[in-house]
Amino acid sequence: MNLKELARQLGLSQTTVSRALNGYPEVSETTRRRVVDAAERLNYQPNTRARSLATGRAMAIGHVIPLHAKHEMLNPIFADFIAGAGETYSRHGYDLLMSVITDDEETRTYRQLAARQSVDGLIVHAPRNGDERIALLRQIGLPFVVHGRTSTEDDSYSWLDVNNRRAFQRATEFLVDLGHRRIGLINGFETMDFAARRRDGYLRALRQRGITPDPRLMRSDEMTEAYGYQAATEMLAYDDPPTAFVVSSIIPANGVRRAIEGAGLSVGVDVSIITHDDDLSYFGNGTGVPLFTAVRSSVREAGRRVAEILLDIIREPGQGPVHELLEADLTIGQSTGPAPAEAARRQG
Amino acid sequence: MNLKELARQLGLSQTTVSRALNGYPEVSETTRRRVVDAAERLNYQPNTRARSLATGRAMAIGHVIPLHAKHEMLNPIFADFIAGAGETYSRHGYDLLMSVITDDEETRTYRQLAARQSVDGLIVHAPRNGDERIALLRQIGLPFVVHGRTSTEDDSYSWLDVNNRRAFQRATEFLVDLGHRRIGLINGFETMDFAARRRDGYLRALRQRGITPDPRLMRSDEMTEAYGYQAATEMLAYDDPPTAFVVSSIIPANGVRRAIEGAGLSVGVDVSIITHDDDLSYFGNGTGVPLFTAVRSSVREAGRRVAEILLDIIREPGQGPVHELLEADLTIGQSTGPAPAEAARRQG
DNA sequence: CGCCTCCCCCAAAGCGCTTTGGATGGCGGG
DNA sequence: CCCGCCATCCAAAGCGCTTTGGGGGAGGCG
Repeated sequence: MNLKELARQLGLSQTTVSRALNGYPEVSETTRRRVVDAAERLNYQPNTRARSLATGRAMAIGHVIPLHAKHEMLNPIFADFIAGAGETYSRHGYDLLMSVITDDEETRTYRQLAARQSVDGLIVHAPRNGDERIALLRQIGLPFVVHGRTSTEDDSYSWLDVNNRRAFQRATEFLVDLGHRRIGLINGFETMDFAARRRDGYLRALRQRGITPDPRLMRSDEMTEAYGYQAATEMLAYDDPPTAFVVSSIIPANGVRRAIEGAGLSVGVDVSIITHDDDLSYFGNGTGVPLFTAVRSSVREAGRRVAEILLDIIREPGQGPVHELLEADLTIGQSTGPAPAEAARRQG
Repeated sequence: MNLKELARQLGLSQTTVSRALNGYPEVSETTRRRVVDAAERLNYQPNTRARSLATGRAMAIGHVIPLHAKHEMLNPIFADFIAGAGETYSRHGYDLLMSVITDDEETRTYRQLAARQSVDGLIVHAPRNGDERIALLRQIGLPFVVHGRTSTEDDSYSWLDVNNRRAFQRATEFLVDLGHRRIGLINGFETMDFAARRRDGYLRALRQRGITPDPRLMRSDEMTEAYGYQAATEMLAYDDPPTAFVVSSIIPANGVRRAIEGAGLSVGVDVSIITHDDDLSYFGNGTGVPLFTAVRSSVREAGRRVAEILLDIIREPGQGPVHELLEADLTIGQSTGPAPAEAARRQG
């Protein structure tokens, strides 16, 4: 069923039918009803390709996912983010076009999406320090919004980010307030902007409280369970082991817990854990009192907002870049307690 | 830059340029070179919309993700599956179109994708028992491949599945062979086809070994860590607790481990765990000797194969439905050992 | 009654590509 | 020398939609 056929059956011109369906005022209400009913009945839907060829709008948003850089695609936060964004697109009649590629094709892919006019805008995932994609996209001229930021203080593009520095500063301060002095940092890859900011927050909190950071207590790697286990196990074997950990995600936090228990220690008593929690639906931090004390922020909600910002920019170009900084909540769970020495002193 | 402009600059007709770029034989090799070079130099890429309007092929594959049914979207296996499929699409010049919707819009969305001719084919995720999507899609007439199967013995559609029944039968037998008699099943939602098959495998193994299944040892729910913990904790409190668990995914398996350790028991010594492992990149089952004994199968590889099958069907319609059944590997990890009584007997 | 507005509706162009159905010209064979 | 045949190239139609630029008829006004 296409426009021509529908128009023929209704005894109207294509123009009128098209206008009736698209809500133009030049068509009487009775005619519109008749057209809409017939379209419904015959399951007529305008051919996307033809329509966007005619309008010049693709009605689609691109997400480019480089594969070799594992730290993105396979990262479970991806699913939640896409869920939030996709939901928003659907509601606004946009499609979500995903390009899964090997990372050496990244530049070519962005160029291609633009030249082929496959999308009206792009979301940039997981920016790295001084990410070269920003410059590329600006040159290409396609609207885009970054989920996160690049470290350079270039605010000429739109982004939405969690206040990672403040979140980790607060998390670290929380542990210091509990009397912890030796605090391990189990961070993500610090070539990623978010991880670098988190480290800054951690360092800033320590310095402000007069604690000299110890490089042996800081790790940076892919955020897997195994990594959390490995890193924590090694640190706990030190002569001067940490009494607490700040962890970058709930997945390695599980590994840290396993390491602590494996060393015969008790989480929240002998050793504390505070984690960043991306609030992933599948790793629910328990019901009731959460397992982990955490600074949390919903990735799904971030996906929604990023999508909304992008659609706004597409609808209303020419407005300045948009910036949104989300603050993470601190929720107290069972994984933190006073530092052992402190606890002993209080009791003694 | 479009075809017309490119042709003008080359002093050729659009026809010739188009043919040169698409590899038709009616154009001389020297002309083709000239055209290809110019296209390269001017970054010409054919407009997707126009091309697919002209050819009638959308060059895109649809993935419909209903949101309310949480057991899908937010399931981390989703990311890996999409990675595998997306990779394959890119290699074949196809786009991946994702529709994230609320589950009451599912039927409408499928109809819409077909009527709007947005995609050339569809992937069906996470089929439920007697899934009504099969009938709908057959009626719509768009090529599709199911990742999994529906329980009904209707093989008139194409699918790729893991042999869930055999995998769980083997897993259960493995535990029985170690002397376990009371074996808990921590399953996913049994309205999902895969979970029902897994239960069948578990039951079949028990019956073949003369063990009467105990309904109190069988749970079915959303596969979260918290669920694994909760279910295992309850079962371990029985007067006649299980000495082993068969678990449906590595995420609840972590919860089961936590429950066992929380009860002061030792995994692999007092209580064994064998889990299905979807081999998700982010939950690496440890390096070296894996943490969990597992029946595993790569989700990413499944994504790749499903995509290839679909593209084959699109390229060569009319061939019969394709079926592929993958066998899961059994890898022995640290989480299984002889049943305590058995162990005692052997020692004594 | 005639004319001028609106109100509705329509024909046709155009979006950028592929593809059908020639047209042209050079070259070998008769 | 002419004809026919490839090898190349081209004009134009068509994919299904939106949108421009009217056009006819009914009703209001003088």
